[in-house]
This record gives sequence, structure tokens and C-alpha cells, in this order.
Amino acid sequence: MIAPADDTLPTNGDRPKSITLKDVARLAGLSPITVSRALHNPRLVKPDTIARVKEAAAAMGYIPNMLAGSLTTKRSQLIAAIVPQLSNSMFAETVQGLNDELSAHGYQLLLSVSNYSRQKEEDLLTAILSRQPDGIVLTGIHHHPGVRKKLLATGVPVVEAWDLTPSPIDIAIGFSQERVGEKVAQYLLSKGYKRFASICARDERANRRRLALEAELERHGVVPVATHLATPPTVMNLGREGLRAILAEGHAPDVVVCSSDVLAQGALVEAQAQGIAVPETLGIMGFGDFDFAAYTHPPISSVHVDKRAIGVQAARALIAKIEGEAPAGNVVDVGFNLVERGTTRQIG
Amino acid sequence: MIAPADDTLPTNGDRPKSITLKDVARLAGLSPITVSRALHNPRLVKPDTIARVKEAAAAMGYIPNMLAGSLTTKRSQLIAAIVPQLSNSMFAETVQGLNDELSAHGYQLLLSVSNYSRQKEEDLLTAILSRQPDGIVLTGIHHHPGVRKKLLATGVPVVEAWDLTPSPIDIAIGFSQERVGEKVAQYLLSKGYKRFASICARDERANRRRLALEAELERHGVVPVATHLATPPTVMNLGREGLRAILAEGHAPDVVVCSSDVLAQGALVEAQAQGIAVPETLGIMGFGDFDFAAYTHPPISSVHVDKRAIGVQAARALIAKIEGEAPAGNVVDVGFNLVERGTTRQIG
DNA sequence: CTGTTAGCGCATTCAA
DNA sequence: TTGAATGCGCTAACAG
Repeated sequence: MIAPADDTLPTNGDRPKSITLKDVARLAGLSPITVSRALHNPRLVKPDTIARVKEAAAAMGYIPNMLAGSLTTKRSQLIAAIVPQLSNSMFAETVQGLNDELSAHGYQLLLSVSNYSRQKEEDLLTAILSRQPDGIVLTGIHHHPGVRKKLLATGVPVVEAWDLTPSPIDIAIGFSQERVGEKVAQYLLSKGYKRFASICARDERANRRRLALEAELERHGVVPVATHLATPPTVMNLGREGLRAILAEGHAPDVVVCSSDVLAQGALVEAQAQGIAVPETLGIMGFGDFDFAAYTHPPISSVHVDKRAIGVQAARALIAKIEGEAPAGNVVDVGFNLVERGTTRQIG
Repeated sequence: MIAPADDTLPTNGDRPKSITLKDVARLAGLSPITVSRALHNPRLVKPDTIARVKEAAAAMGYIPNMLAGSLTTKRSQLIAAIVPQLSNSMFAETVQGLNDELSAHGYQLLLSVSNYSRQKEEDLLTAILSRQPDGIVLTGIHHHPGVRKKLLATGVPVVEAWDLTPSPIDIAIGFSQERVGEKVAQYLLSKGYKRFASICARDERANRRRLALEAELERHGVVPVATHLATPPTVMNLGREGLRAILAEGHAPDVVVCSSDVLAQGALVEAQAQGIAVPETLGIMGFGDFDFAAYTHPPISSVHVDKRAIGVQAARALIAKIEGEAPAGNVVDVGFNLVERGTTRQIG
């Protein structure tokens, strides 16, 4: 006889009954709370007893149920992070750094990907909060209005990463996108470039860099000739297409600023395919200082950011806050460095 | 007066009291269970009541506590994954695919990084199991003995990704490392290469590909001239160093097989720095078909694997199993393709 | 040092 | 269609 399909999903009732603290306690001839203490607070328990408990726990293959534990302690040892994208992006390294540092301190990482959508970010946040994380890492400082509200209502420690703001939800760790734009503008102007084009991902931070660059150009009386927007995921071919489109529209930039080294490599490939000399006829500027940037021909001038450090510092800041340490400032600037390489002119 | 520092961590008691089902029920003038049903099982509740509940929940900013929910339902909507590495690796794409598919089905991802250590993998697994995940994704098929034991004891659905085996713990989704090694050997032999060197990450799967390659060579009476092992993280520079070391030891390979395109690009850079003609004097073979591989000079011959699909399929297989669908086979071969490009000779 | 009691927030089971 | 009682597995608080 087949059971009618209800609303209810199968409960995996075929899984082995799980072994609980009570079971271990019984085997060890102790009370459950003593077992709990032996496992998590050994100094409160006689060494002798600890040994007995450990033996019993090992014998039964006991695995604590953290859901139950967290329900009473109000601490989940969970940190949630939302990044816009993982593959082909700068964020994988940040996530790795975050995870490494969390892991070293006994925390685990709940990871979500927003796909550059604020709405998705907010939806994810709701789901995340229901798991009672001890801390949250968001990417960027611009969010759906509900995000800030919910976060403040729950009071979870929050790091906004990859950007700076004077008024973070809680803590901000990153660098100023605007200053990157300005510095890049100043650098390229100093090299004599005059006709600026951009290939920019449809990404909030990338766009702010671009706008700051354009503002700085304007201050020097220079008007950008063309902008091409590329929809993430940021694969190299978008850089090729971007440059091709700009040229096809009849623009003749003498430098193209890309929001990622990945796009810059694409632009470089396209320039070479069209027989355009880089950096003589066309300069190319990247961003992110990816591993490969130093090894293309010519190597890509870029902006270096310590992507991993952002993750590590985010973890540290959250853990410090969770564990009640004195806050060490709620805005951390990790800075950036302009890296001059072969895709921009070496002349002064 | 300052409280003495105990064992106990601060309990974040300063956080706002959280709003529970009971609070919402009180406001709506209903019982908690009705509120629960209105939220999760609306067909059991009068539309009118649902509206009242939703209004009350929204008004109070209610966020369900999933820890409590999962404690009774025995379902966590959580899938855990352990990958060897995230940055500079093939796994970021798999994780992205996994996450996208999980997210679309209401699951969340708990991510851990083993750093290529079996011991770490096993430690992570213990921590993971304590969160009662509905499913687990491991990388590879070779684990610490405790891993299989624990997994079988708990009975969680498990996918072993990026490899194949006739005897998976539960489900395997990947491709045969051995067949990759053989195919690469056959291909390079067919191109007339005779003196084989390897630059191989200290990674179990990479090594199995290498060993299979060498076995195949041996079957054709060819003995490899040199092997260089590189400790992850697999950054490009390790490829440069690898080739430099091989040449410095006096070997004169006519082809070097790399366990990743990242290493291959490094080897390519080093070869060019030393004025060695690629592919005429030295062939270079990569693995992974990374985005950049098609755009180096010359472009890197590689082995294409659908990294993202592995993640997507892992998610699907787990969800199907969790939700009680009929299993569609517990070993899925996603295959691979050899991609011939400019770093290997075009002659037959 | 160890145990008892109680409750975390929710959903299952049974009853109305 | 709604509600009451109960327990998931664990630990905080308070004994002893």
C-alpha cells in the first residue's frame, strides 16, 4: 500500500536513530549535564569522570546536536556571508580568508551568493537570520532598505566588506572605491592619456570607481569618450566584446579603464587581434591585480587590493565583537596600490 | 562592579529580545500552532486567518527560529560542502553551481575548506554533522577512514564530487582522473612527444592523473624524465618555478604536463623567459580549461571539465534523495574533453 | 564536583 | 479549521 502524497516531505525516518547526550550519560552512569560539561567545560569535571565520558561517547559514536545546543545558549558558532559572485571574481579569495580565520576560531561559514541583486541579498538575509548566526558579512555598503532595518532589529554583529562609509550598519572593512577612481585618473593623466574609455561591470562598486574617475577627469577638463557596461559574470570575453563595441562605434580612445583585470585581459586580446599597439596606441588599465595580470604580454597595469585580508579582518572583527572584546574602530581601511605595468605607457 | 571573567563567553545579552511565534500569536489572537501553520502550511488554514497572521508577523518583524524548527522536524535545509581550496582553484565554480542550485530549492550552503588535508576534512566533518545537515558534498573519493564510518552511521545523503569510483559512500559525481591521464598521454604521444616532464600539485586527484599518464606512457615504452611537485595554493609562479627547477636539474623534456592551467601558464611564461620555443621545442599541457587558457600566447592546450555542472548535479542529486525521489544512479560521469591549442604541436 | 529542574522556540500528534 | 499537550536535545540556573 502506498501512502498518499501529503504536503509533508518524507522525513528520512529510515535514518538511524541518533545518539543523544542521554544515551551517553546512561552508558557512563552519569547525568546528561555532567556529560555535557565533560565535553564542553572540562574544568568543571573531575578528570576521572571526563575519561569515562569520553570513552562512552567514543564507544557510541556520539555527535552532539548543535541545533539543540544553540537553541539554549543563543550562540550558533555560525557566521553568514553574502557575496555577489564566487566564480571569476575577486570574492573567492575574500571568502577563503574569511573561512580560514573563522575555522581557526571554531566558527563555521554559511555562504550565499546574491548574484549582484539587492533584492536577492535581502531575501537571503531573511533566510540567514532564521539560522541565528553570530555574525554576518555583507559585500558593499548599499543594500535594500529592509537589510539595514532587519540587521539593526536583531542586533547581530555585521561587517560590510569591500567598501567604506562613515556610517556602516556596524563595521565596514574595505577601501574607498572613489579614491581608486581618482588615483587611476590622476595616474593616467600623468602619463599623457587624453581620450578615456571604460569597460565596466554592472556592479555597484565598479560603477562608483568609474564615476569617481570621470569626476576627476572632468576636474582636469577631460571628457570620457565612451563607456561600455558588461553584465556579470565577468568573463574575459566581455572585455573583448567591450573593446570591440567601443571601437565599432567609432570611438578612438587612447586608454581604456576596465573594472577588472579579467576584462582588461579581454581588451588586451582584442586590441592585439586588431593590431592595435598596447600601450603605445592604446593603454589598458585593470583592477584587482589578479594572479595572471603580471604575466600577460604586456603585463596588465592594475590596482592591487588585498582581497584575502578583507576576509581575514572581517572574521577577526566579528569574532572580537561576538566574544565581547573592545571594538578596535568600526571602519577599517585596507587601502590599495596602483601597480604600473606594461599596458600603460612608461613615459612621464 | 565588574563580573569576574569566567569560562563563559558573554552571552550578548544586550541583543534585543527576539520575537517568537508566541508573540505573533498573541498579537493575532491565535494559538502559536495556527500561526506556524499559516506560515508554513497555509492550506490547512482559513485564508482570512492567514492574512491576520501575516499582518501580525510583518508588524512585529517576526523571523522564525530555524534552529528550533529543525530540532523538531529533523530537517535543516542545510547542505554542507568541503572543498580542498577556494581561491585559485577549480572549485569556486563548482561551489557557485552547487549554491545556485541549492538556493533555487530553498537550501543553504555551509562551506568548509580542507586545505587538501584529510585530517582536516575529517575534523570539519564532525563539526558539520553536529549541525544536522540534510546532505553533504565532499571533494574526491579518498578520505580519512573515520569519514566513511561517520557518514554511514548517520545516514546523511552524500555526494563525492570531482571523481568516480565503483563504490561511493553514497553518490559520486565527477569524471575519471585515470582516463584523463591516459588520454593526455595518448594525445601527446600521437603528436610525437617523447620526453615527458610533469609539474603537478600535491593534490590527490592531480597525482592520480599523473600516475595514469605515466602508466600509459610506460605501455608505449616511454619513461618520463622528470616530475616536479608543487604545494598548493596553486599560483602561477609555482609553474614558473617548476619548469625552472626541471631545467636546472639538467632535464630536457620536449613536453611538460601540468596539473592545472595556472601552472601551465607559469611554465609558459618561464619557457618564454628562457627563450624556449613553445610548442616547437617544448610542448605544454594544462588542465581545467580555465577562462584565460584560450587567450595566452600561444593559447594553452588543456582538458575541459564542466566544473559548474558538477556542483549543479551534486545539488540535484542530494535534493532528489532528500526529498525521496527515486535515485537516478549513484555514479554520474560528467566526462571531460581534451582541448587542443597552441602550446602543443599541431603536426600529427 | 555532580545532579535536578526548567525552558530555549517550534512542530508533531492528537483532540475538538 | 483550530487548539492543547508534548517533546526535539541540550544547557543555564540553582541546588547539594
